[in-house]
Amino acid sequence: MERKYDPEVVEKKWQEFWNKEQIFKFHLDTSKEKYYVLEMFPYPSGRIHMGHVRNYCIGDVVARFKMMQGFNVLHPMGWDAFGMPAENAAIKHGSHPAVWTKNNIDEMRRQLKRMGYSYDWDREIATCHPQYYKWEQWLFIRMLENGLVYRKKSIVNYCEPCRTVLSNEQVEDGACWRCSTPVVQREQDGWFFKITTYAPELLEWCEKLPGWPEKVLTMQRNWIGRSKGARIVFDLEKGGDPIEVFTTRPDTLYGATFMSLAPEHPLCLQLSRGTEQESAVKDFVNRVLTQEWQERVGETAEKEGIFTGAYCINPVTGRRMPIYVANFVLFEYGTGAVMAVPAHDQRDFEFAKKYGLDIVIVIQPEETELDSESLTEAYAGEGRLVNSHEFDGMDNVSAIKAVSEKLSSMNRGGTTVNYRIRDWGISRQRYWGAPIPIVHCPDCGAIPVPDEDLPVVLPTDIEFPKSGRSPLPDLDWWLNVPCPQCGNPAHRETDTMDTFVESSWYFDRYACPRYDKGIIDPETDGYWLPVDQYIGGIEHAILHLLYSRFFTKVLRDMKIKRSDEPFTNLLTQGMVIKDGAKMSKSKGNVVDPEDLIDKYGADTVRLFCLFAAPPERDLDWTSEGVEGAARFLGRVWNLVFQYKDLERPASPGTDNDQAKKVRRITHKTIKKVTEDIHNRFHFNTAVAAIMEMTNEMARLTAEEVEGSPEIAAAVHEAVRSLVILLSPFVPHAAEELWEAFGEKPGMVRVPWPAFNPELLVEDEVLIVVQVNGKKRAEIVVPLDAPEDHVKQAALAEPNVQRFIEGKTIRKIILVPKKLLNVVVS
RNA sequence: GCUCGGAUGGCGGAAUUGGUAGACGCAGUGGACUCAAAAUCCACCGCCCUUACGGGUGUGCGAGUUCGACUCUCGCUCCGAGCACCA
Repeated sequence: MERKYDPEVVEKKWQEFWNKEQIFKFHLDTSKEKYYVLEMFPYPSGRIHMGHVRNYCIGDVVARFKMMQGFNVLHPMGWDAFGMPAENAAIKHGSHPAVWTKNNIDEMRRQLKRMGYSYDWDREIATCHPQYYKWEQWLFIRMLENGLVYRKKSIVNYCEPCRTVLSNEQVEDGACWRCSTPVVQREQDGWFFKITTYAPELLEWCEKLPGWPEKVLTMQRNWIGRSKGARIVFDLEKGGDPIEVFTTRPDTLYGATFMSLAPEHPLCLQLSRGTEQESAVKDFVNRVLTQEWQERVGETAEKEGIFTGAYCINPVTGRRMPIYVANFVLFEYGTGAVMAVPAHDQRDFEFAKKYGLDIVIVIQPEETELDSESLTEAYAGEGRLVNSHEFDGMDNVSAIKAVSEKLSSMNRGGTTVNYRIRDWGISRQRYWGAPIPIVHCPDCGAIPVPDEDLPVVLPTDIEFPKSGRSPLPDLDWWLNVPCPQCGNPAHRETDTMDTFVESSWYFDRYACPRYDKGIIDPETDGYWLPVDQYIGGIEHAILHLLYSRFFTKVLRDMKIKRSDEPFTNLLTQGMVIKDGAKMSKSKGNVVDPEDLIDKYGADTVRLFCLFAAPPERDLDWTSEGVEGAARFLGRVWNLVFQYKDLERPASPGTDNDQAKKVRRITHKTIKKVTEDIHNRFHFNTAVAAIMEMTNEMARLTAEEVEGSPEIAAAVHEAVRSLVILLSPFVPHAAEELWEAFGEKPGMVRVPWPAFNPELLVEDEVLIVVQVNGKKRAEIVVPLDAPEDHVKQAALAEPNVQRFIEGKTIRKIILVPKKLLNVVVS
């Protein structure tokens, strides 16, 4: 009797089996080749969404496929558990972030288990556990000792009502993401990771990551932003520390007529002090600094500035250059000071025009002659130097080097490289994060908490202020501690770390989740790391992926890790789209994965996610498409139950034509599916091939199959293969069908089938016949038919005759086993 | 503005090395089964002409290379993403 496919029963049964048999547990075994497949761990927001489902379906196929290929597979899951939403929920609902987070984790773990993913749940980690962040604190202190952590005052985005610093990502259109109040710039002390130390190496290694999408590498290269240029020192007219600038155009130095400083630059106020410009400069700086960022840098923002009252000296011309404050100069890039060359930089040109500053042309293009009086815009192109003393007549590209060398010999600068990337500010005035393990002592300064006192546990017995402000600074018992160095009263650092810190090394911890002798067990690290395949959304192309690369290099240099890079191969999956837009609550086009599991079962959801589009592209969600996936599973189910009891002879023969055909389809499909998964993760075409094979099998009649032992044997092989090939995609249904064959369950232990190349060879081939490149006929010829025979057969075709009649055959092109083109005129 | 992607039927997509464009699925149309419906099964399904055989045309646009171009080259258009006063 044929059994009905009931996903609910089947899926529960096999999830319990996998759990009981510990089927997804893999241990360090140097005799086996390892494969570490990882999907980006989720933030426990409450419920899984389709983006998670898609991400984890992709990873699960890879993991199961590798398991079946005999690899020792590490496939873990955990929780990026610190962060703002927990605090928001606490404020809104009066819950505790820890409770809220734990409940969400429990709920989402339950949901992920219902999807049947092949995770080793014993390796689960949550970054909010003290056992996890203890090692992060430990690493922070090591980095501090190695000069990779420092404390500085810097200008940050600040939200007044929320009383907290916001990261760039948390600023939306210049306003706080939580209360929509415009963000202000504010000077604040904070801790920084010196990622800039690694900028050159992070950039170099972009060339050594062939397994990463070019798009992501490009974004990282741009973010790191290496520029070659020169450092130039300008002495102040009245003495004191000189001003240094970075420029990519030292060739234009002879045309530098004034100096521009960022309003944040301390020199602005310093230089104007005591001059008649003092109060005007102060007003200007205050105005710009309190401006909203949008207002200052936005499209409509006008270039403006003010004279400081001071001058510096152009080192090569001796020209007295007025020093201006200019709102368009970025304090964070280069040195925060720019030598202004109005003739050859558009911004400087506009500024000079506005304030009546000198414009000196020093580069003349080949075609036209520029004239400073009639110049309407800056000329930034190439040309020959003029007004540049000994460099006159030199082409400007050579002059870049020549002028740099002159500066170097004058001890006034020289060739240098500048990076756009900035050090990573990790201090957050938030509660729900890993405490920074520092005690501030009035006498000793910032002193690290001794290793034996780690972890600095985040207190959970707190009142959450309605304002959204962190409760930590109000927590006297926690705040006030003796200085670890002198023992005098001191107080703890109340800032917590950016949550990106936790996600920068979690993949290392999966290899040794309960290790308590150090941050990373060298033995498991040496075996499992680096991650062979990392899978996640493109939205992490810069931050998370760059930070993780940085951490890996830091840990390597501390001899804690061996790898240079964390992720050998990276797959960035597209978004899940519905009705032309990304699924989101505000758009009201959200599909809840769990509703789908209830209705169709996890296997159908998995199948659709994998079939509808290749992983890197956006996936268009349609309910009709899901129905189609469900229908297909039903067809496979019926097919297997129809043929599962066929006799299975020792080896299926190939004497019978029909049997041979079945075997050919089987082995062609094995080849296609194997290659599609292995070479390019194109699960959509792999599934399509399985569908084609299913359609072919369904075409056979029962009489046909049962009437010949040879065909029966071939069909038996075919349906068994079908189940094996499907198992990474729809593991529950596959296990059930596998069991129906009387086989031992636990399909990830079933070896992935190999195809027999001999069986792929066709007896006859279809040749397309073209006349002048247009298809006119098809002929079927024996595989080994001689060339002449094929040509004759092609020319004999009536429709071919029709088109060559009365014309001269110029050429006949034969592509073996494919195509024949008759060229006539 | 710069950088990187992308554009193929009514829709999602396929064509892996230049060799039958549209695999597979969805939607649609017709049929079988049924009292009927659902489900299932079978057939058709780019556009235009043709009852059919077949022909013309067709992969964003315009050129080019080639016996042959979705694929390669040059020049555009549009869409998406990232960065954006980076000196």
